[in-house]
Amino acid sequence: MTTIQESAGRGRPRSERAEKAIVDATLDMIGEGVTVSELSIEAVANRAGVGKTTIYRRWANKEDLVVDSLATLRLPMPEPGGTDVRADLIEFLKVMRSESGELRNRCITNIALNEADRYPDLYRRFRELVIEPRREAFRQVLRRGMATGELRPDLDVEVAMSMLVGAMLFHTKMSGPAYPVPGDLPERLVDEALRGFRAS
Amino acid sequence: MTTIQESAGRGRPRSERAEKAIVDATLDMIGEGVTVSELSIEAVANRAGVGKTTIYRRWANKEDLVVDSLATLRLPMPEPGGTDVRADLIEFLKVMRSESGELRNRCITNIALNEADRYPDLYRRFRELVIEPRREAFRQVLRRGMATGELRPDLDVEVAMSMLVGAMLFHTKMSGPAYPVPGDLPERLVDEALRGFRAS
DNA sequence: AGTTTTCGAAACGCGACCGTTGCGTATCGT
DNA sequence: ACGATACGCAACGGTCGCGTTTCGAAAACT
Repeated sequence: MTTIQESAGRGRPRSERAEKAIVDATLDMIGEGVTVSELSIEAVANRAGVGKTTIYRRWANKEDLVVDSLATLRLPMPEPGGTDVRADLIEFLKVMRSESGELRNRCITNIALNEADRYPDLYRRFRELVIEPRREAFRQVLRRGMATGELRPDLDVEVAMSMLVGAMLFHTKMSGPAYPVPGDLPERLVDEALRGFRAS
Repeated sequence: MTTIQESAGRGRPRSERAEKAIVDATLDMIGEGVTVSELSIEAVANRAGVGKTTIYRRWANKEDLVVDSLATLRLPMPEPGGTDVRADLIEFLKVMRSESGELRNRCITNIALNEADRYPDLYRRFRELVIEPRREAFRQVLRRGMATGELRPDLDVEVAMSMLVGAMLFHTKMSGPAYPVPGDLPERLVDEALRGFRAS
């Protein structure tokens, strides 16, 4: 937690409503595609209906605010059922697809894809907190499939993962009102990929 | 061309050196990861060793400058040999990989991935000029493979393309000093994908 | 009741960049 | 030579966001 040390509970306590409004405003704007460098404390304060003082009392700078806000995100972590590989992979990609639609969940890709260069510290924390756990879960699905014999024993796990995840990100990133993501894309991707992944 | 109408050749002609320096500075900064919204005319002028006047005399605003600068990019357009699908696909992905390394060529992905939301007009032109021709060339490689019988006749071209291109972008975007792109990634990707793509 | 802390609001001085203008110089056509 | 235009440079007034300070009111504690 990078929040500034709060003082002893002498006087008026800090408003939880204000804090939530600040974090919500921050996440909403990031989800809408506002870059961290474009994100201004003033805009957050206005959007949250809060004085700038109330923000600076809690966070030392913009990056700390963003880090803490992102940490409060409870993002949908796919829980693969484990019955068969195809279902697990499709479930995983479907969660990714839903993330492209909902405002809050767009924070993931927006941060992961846009801020790596400029805010390496933020990116590193986000990578450890959000990205790596998901990549590891994805790898586990593939490895379990290899263990059960569903997938080839010599499958290149990293390559296979990047093919599926990359294709999904490719579509969601390019998507928009003009280029929507097909609803059946996860199935089509997984079925096409599994033709080569499956054990013969 | 969005350049401001130049006057008749009465007085001193405009300096080609200055113009090239401006465009070079613009492209360099975009390649380095500077967002269009972050790109300031002042910074371009300083970097190019040029007065702001010299820029404003040629372009009405920042977006026009960026559009014209990008239009001068003569980017490597893969020319698939057409002998076999595997070689063509690998060639294509290798060009993409080289684009991740060289400064100038990073403009492609930086514009394509980061500016779609905020500069739809710029993105549309860039898409028509750069992205779509490459996608079409990629589709042609796959379609030719289907015609010659190398690939399955029922291959889902769009899905196949997004798997390969998406995986490549996924790696190049995530790449950096800490996470370099493996040199043999194109081969590994294509070989893994072709297992499912090939006709039996 | 009195103390302490937080609240939202407003204003501060600072710096970055905007797009424009004027300056003195340089380089073209006539 | 001379007029026209472009050059780099510096300054303009204006906007925005920074991080800080001050203010009166509100909300907890002793």
